[in-house]
Amino acid sequence: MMKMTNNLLLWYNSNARDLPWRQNPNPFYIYLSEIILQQTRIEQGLAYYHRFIERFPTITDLANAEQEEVLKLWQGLGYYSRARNLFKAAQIIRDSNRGTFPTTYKALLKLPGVGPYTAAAIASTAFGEVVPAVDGNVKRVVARFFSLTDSIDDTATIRQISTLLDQYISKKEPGNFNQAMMDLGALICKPRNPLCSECPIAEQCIAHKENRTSELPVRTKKTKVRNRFFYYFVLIQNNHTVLNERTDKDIWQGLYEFPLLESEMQLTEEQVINYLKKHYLNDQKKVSTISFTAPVKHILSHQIIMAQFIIVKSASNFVISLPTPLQDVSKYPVSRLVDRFIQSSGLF
DNA sequence: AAATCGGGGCA
DNA sequence: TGCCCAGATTT
Repeated sequence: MMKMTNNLLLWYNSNARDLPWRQNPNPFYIYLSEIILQQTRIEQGLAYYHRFIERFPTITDLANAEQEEVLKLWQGLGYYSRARNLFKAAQIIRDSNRGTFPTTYKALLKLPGVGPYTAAAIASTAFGEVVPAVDGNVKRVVARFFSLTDSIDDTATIRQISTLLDQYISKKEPGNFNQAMMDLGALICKPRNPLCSECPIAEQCIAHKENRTSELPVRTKKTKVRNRFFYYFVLIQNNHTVLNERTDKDIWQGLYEFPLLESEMQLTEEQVINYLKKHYLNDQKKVSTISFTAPVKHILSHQIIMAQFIIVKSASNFVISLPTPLQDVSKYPVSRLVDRFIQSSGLF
């Protein structure tokens, strides 16, 4: 066994994080945790993991649910295509192979929402297949260990990392090796201020020897931010309000929200009210109150949404149509932005 | 290869 | 603010 491999596994033996899905090798638990943790910190995903396994003890339970319930459980976690693909994959597994989980990297890769990293993580951890799992932590550790100066966002570099790891991964404990690499990246080989003095493989780490850990890894992705202005109409009439499902290929697909006026520029209250009257009010004289909340800034990684909620109340029939009158907004999956308004407004 | 998809934590 | 997090899919 390579010295690096040995040192890493020894370190993992006494420093592994205590994570719930590490306590038993149920493939569904491991799979679920991997999907939840895509681009998500463990501290943030943990509560969702517990919520899901309590409601869906088996993958068949998940497959037999409604997508809406799955999205509701996912609410607030982001990247909602993960939830839709999770649900799809559960149904595929239920309907093929008599509900048994795929056991190989190649077969896992065919599931929607399962890419190279997730397939490798499940195959190695749950089924002992010798295949390296390369996530953000591992890319950072390897880039420093071998002092790779090509961008880790480049697909060629990711292939190179995977090929390098083929020579170091433990043939006997591939799952533990992959888990150890990720724990090392999370606990020791952190993006900023890595704890090299506590690192079990620092002795052979080129970046450490050359004192260049702060320069590595090299990244190239640049995120350009788009500004959007959302004007939500909270139409309240006879204790009903209106929610619409977002179905476009856009943010928050499959989630519900209030009727929306979207603009690339900021609009005046007058413009917004004109739109409101034209589309939703048939007799403006019967409207009792129209109030604007203060603008809410919702910052996302690739766009900034300035949102304003326009609360419209009336006892009479002022709304042209209530396509889907809903009383219990708490039953429907909504974005974090809308949820914050619902929680703080005290209207529902 | 580049764009898109959420949300939170941290320096 | 910018960067990163147990990435995958579409363009």
